Amino acid sequence: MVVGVLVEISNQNVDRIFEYSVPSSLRDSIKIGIRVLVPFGRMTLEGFVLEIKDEKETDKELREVLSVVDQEVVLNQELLELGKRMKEITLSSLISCFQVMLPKSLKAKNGKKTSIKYDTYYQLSPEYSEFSFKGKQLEIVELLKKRKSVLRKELVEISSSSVDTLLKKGVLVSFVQEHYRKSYQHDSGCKTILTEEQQAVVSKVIEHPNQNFLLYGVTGSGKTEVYMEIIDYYLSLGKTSIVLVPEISLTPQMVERFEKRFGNRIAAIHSGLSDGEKFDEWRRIYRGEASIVIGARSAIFAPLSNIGVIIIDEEHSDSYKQSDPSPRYHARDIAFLRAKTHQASVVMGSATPSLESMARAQKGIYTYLELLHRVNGRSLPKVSIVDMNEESHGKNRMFSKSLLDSIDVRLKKKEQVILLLNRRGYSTFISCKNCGFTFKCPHCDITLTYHKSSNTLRCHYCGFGEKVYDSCPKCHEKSIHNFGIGTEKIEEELHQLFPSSRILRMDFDTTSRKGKHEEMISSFKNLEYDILLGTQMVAKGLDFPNVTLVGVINADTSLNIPDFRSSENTFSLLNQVAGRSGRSDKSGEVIIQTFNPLHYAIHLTKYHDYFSFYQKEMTIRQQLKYPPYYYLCNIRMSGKDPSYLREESVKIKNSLDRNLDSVIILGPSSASVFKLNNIYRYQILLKYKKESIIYSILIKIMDHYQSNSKIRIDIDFNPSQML
DNA sequence: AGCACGCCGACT
DNA sequence: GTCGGCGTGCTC
Repeated sequence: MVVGVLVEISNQNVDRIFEYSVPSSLRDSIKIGIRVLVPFGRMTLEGFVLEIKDEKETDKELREVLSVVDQEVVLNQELLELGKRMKEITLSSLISCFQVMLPKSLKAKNGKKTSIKYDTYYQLSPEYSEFSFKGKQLEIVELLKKRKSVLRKELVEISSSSVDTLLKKGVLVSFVQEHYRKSYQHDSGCKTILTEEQQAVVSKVIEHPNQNFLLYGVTGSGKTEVYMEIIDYYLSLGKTSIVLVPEISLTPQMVERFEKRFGNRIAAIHSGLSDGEKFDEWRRIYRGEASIVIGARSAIFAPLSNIGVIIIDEEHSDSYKQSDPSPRYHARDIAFLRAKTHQASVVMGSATPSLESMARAQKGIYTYLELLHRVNGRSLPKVSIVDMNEESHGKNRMFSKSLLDSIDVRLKKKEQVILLLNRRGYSTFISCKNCGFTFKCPHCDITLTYHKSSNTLRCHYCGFGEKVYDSCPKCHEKSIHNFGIGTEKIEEELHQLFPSSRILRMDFDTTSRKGKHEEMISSFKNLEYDILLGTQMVAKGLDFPNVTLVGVINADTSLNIPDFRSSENTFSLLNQVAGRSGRSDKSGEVIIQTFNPLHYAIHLTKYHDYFSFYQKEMTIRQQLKYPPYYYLCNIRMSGKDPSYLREESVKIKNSLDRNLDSVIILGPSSASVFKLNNIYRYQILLKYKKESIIYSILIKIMDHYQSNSKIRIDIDFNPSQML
């Protein structure tokens, strides 16, 4: 017996199958997808068994498999196939594709293995009737008669010495059972009655199995209820479900809603769990003890069988794209692959669908569904836009009079206020403090990034660069600034302006400790604070019935991120945060402060007008050849020697030029952070219409540099950002 | 990833 | 003459 093993080293050079012979003692436990320990060079490594065969193919002498790591297969046939497909579409190593599917504690890295926890239980032995008991012993025996088996811990609490005596006598027999670190309540069958609109969406989905749906639903339209109803339907068919949620909105409240309805049939995987808890959840799923998996991006790999539906909530969220460590995959793409093998449906929901998805819905690739009304007939909040060019000249640079007045009114009414500080990308660009002017690339319409070392502004899409002016080309004031205000500063100011109000600041600094985020949300919900001031994290999915005013302090910062999606992201963020206002019977209000009141991403927020935004943005994308009209692929070259890197980058570009017609090739340009930990980075951006044509040349380039330690090539298809 | 092999500079 | 620099190559 010979096995083909993929070892757990993420390196292109060993990302292939090595053959080992299997000693007869291990033959019965070897299966495809199981992990084994093998000798590799002078090392001993873990690896996955990918092949089992009778004869070796190599002419070398085989070494023997040392042992089997798990009792059970960790990657089933479906996930093994999926990994191979992922390698093809992301051009990353096969081993990294498998590793990303498994919980951390099942990876060879870090050595530590999270162990399975056991509980000891006791039962009465058949001989117990031969004895007579009194006192504590009787109490224990009576309890066991009633409940058959009882946790050791519970009996010891009655009397540990009596337990010992009973054990010695042979009255008690013990057994162990696996203990899951996390437990769920039994479902209370908690259901709400759907509106007609919601019901129509549910019906459409369940009447058309094995399809992909895009659900456009305004904020507060009850998408979660729709998801749960669909899941319930598939549950009744004996099928399982995956619910993907951005990590930031995977709050305990969200999990609780599912738990209330589905009880311990759910498994929730989120960053709040310890490695041990994640490991336990994974095993519950694997064993079929959980039928509904809720989690962030990587939950798409949940080892469920018989999947009926995959839900992707907040479909537009860039957190579904893994961009940093390879494999650079999009959970949506994986969802389609899994749905295909399971003949399942995919339901993608959003109040601001990504342009890619909406375009596909319009083409009929996805079935389009909509929820245009808030549940219980609430209307969307009234949005007003404040032009900070006019309002910011007074003493207060941060707050307009209208916003301050409104806060005052709400506080007097004992209603709550959310203030959003849009901090995304605030330090990478330069703007005029006087008029809000920002520098853009004449070729790419991308905000230029400030490079401190050379005191230049650069476009990291095409490499365009220019010197920094000290006066503003628009208003000619000498007020060009590195933009940025912190939440602390605003909190200070608010304290002075509203001394009696209770302010809760929520940002990366105050929520970094575990459980803090959750604690803050519930204390705000319990009316312990009047104003919630925070970054992005206050915008997503939260439901505070007493909030009637949402203020956006600086809508512009995300507009200036050097990314072609900056308008889309801004519109989406503003729309999301606006949706936090007026969710109960009190009507809500939203005030957006901006230097760009006429920018479509901002002024269309006023009318909650996704479709006009979509149309306008599509026109721009078409003109500038961005997605969804073109695909993008970013090739990053990195290494220690900048001049060598530059030379090779140009060679790569030339070879691409020679081999690719009808592909737009931009660069090489220096990455926005050119030097990082003494590693220099260049990038080449490809824009193309047909997916298939670029793979073969990219594979050739990667192979060519595979064993070159001076240069490293990373490829990112459909990059979510290129910073 | 590790580790050996191998081919050129300053030293017991 | 030798020790050791890290570029190159290999691991079933």
